Amino acid sequence: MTTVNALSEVAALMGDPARAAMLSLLMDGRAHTASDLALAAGVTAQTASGHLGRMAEADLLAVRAQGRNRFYRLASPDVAHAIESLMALAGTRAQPASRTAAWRRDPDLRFCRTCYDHLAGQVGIAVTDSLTQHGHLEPKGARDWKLTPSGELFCARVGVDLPGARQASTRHFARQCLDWSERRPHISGALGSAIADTFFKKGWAEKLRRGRTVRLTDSGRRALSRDFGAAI
Amino acid sequence: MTTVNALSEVAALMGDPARAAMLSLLMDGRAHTASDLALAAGVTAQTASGHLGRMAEADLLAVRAQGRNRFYRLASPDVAHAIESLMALAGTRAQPASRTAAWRRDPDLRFCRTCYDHLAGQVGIAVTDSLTQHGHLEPKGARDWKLTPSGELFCARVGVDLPGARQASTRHFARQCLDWSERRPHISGALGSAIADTFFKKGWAEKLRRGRTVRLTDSGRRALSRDFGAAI
DNA sequence: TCAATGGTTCGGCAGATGCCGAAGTATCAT
DNA sequence: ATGATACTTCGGCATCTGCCGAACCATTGA
Repeated sequence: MTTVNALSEVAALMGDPARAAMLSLLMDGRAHTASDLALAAGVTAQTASGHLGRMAEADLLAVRAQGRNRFYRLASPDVAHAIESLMALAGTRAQPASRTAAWRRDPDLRFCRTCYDHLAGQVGIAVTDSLTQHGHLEPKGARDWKLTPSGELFCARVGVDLPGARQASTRHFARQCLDWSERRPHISGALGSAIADTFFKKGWAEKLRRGRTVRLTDSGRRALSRDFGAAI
Repeated sequence: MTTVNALSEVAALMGDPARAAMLSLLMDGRAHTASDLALAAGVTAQTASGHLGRMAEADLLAVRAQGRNRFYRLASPDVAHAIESLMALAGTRAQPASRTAAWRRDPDLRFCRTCYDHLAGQVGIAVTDSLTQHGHLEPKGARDWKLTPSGELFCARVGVDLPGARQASTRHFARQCLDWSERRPHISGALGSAIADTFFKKGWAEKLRRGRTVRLTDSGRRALSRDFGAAI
């Protein structure tokens, strides 16, 4: 009973078009102002405020007041994961081509994007596949990976901040996240986030100003080939 | 824009309390009848029918008509995954106690009964499992089996009237029939009927005067163990 | 053949909810 | 102070949609 209510309440929150539009925007992992989200959802500020308040109340969103702005972001990686898996479902559905979302066919977005705070798309999958194929990651349970000793060495060599990742003891360390465009799991969790940070810090990848699309730089391509043994 | 619609449409389907209750029940991975799901959701059959139709239309559920029942199940592991990740957001608790019809709990009926003209229940499943595990039956298409050469020999040895079964050219020969109580396919079609006939003719099983319940005799138990290698 | 059962469709009703205009609060700029 | 900006609360309206009664179809069992 309670579990059912919990399921329907959370799903119903995501099930409104305006709120879904806001959540989609927030999937870039950044914090956005209420105005921004109202614009994205195509509703007035009052309406957006109501939606945002409800989602924050339900712990789907976290709020931070800054001056006269209020910044909203996804409350946790779990929220992002749930949204991603719903999107994967939606992608499965056979739809008339004319109604298919333009951005779902966007090749850049399919190639590389942020999924909350880690990498997704072909690049995210390439990184994940490299780690598993070289024995750095091993399946653990139904939805996690385990970092092997060789994986620890690899992270140290490439410059992934493992100690920092381990500090976030509250979140999953090496979580599987279903990629909606590739339809296979990529690495998320603290380790996925640390890997993404490495990509951005070393200039291997850059977030575009708008949207979730990430551009892989030339040095990023070289790093993928040299360090990960991945051909992209 | 359509992407948002896709997300919100899927989420909205899961966001109704009645539909969420149905999905929760279906999370056991088994197929359930529309009546079962209506009961679980606490709504009437008409209302449930509407919900189930919508979820099937959206490819969240798969349907299989079986006699006058319609069995619904989750369309794919991805659906289960999405539901699970939504449940994770609000914390998981115990499942609601399912109220099932009295006859469904009748242990004798669950043990052995006729399903039209063939055997169902634990005995029907035991027979079917024996045939498949010994290589006598092989899957053929989505809803049929194929009798292998070793299966032909086995039938001859046990005394199943194969020529008679083959004469009924109008009906399926070795059909899969979803077992109501075991929720797994058992053998039906002309071959299933011929096998059941053998059970009754040899005194391995007896139909009770009323209802569909079938009693397995002592010699039937021995035959199951000796000829089928099944422990009941 | 006829009744019982499982399931669906249709139509109308009632409650839920999303929407915006108007008004109110807090912060910033001048 | 005064005005502008960002955001929220309130109230009423329109729509949506879930619900059930009634009727209908298909299969089954006798």
